[in-house]
Amino acid sequence: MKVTILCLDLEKMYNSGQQFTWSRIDNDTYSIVHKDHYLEIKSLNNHDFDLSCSEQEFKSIWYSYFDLGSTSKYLSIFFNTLEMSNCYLTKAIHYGTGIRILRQNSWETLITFIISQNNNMKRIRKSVDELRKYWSLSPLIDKNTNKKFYPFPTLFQLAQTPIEQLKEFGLGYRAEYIHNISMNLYANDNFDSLQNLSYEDLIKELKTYKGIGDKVANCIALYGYHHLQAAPIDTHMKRIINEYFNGENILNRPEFNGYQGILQQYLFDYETNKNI
DNA sequence: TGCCAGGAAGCCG
DNA sequence: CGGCTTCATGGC
Repeated sequence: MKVTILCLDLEKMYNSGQQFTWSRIDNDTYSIVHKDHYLEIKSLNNHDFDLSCSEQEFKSIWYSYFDLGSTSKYLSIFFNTLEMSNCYLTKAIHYGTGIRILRQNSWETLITFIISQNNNMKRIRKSVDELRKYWSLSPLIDKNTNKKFYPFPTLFQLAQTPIEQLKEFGLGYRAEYIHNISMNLYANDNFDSLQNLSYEDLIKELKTYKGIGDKVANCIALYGYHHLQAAPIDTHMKRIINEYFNGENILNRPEFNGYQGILQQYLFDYETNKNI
């Protein structure tokens, strides 16, 4: 089906570092696995897209996944910067418009961002891909495209994956973190309760687990639970803060209150891609 | 080859 | 608290 969407740039989304599960089919087309759904989405021009799903599946699954109900929010951030004087920030927002904060599966987000620590995008994708395939001996078949795809392993499945097995996916020392967190969440049956926590309580709770620090906790809060006030500070953001804002974390300014995570995403994208 | 990658834990002062 | 070291591993 064809659909018109404002503020959605697939290539930027692919490189945004908020997900490690999209695959590039060609320059304009990407495949996405979300829960037990598969989608191929092609960019036709600036705001028209061709999706492999039915209209009903678009409305029930993908509309929410791409955060399409928040288009006015992304537009208002763009227009509000027209009067801003900070050159670097203005450029970053104009450059980054087209990136949205996906509403991803929170369990998958939790695990993939533990994997992401002190790691690079290419290797993260590879590890996550191998993890998916290990637990999908019989992959699902998408009825629209006939393509095979591999859903992310469940909490139950990861809780019974030995550390030595996890290490074969290139997880290194992170294997122990993932094993212990999965076992703990499964044994205590307290994963589902995380979605009811406030942003502050969620960060506090996540950081009680060995292997989740402040940065990863904020990534999970932002990408897995859509707390838009979460603003992960990674190595790139530290460099931005030091080089362009004299050490001030500009996201803490009151005028950005409530959507620091979106700005952080724009800044990350601008800093890591502006020279390409 | 040494350094970096969307960091975090452990230790030390 | 603030700074330093170690932790696997692949890409460049």
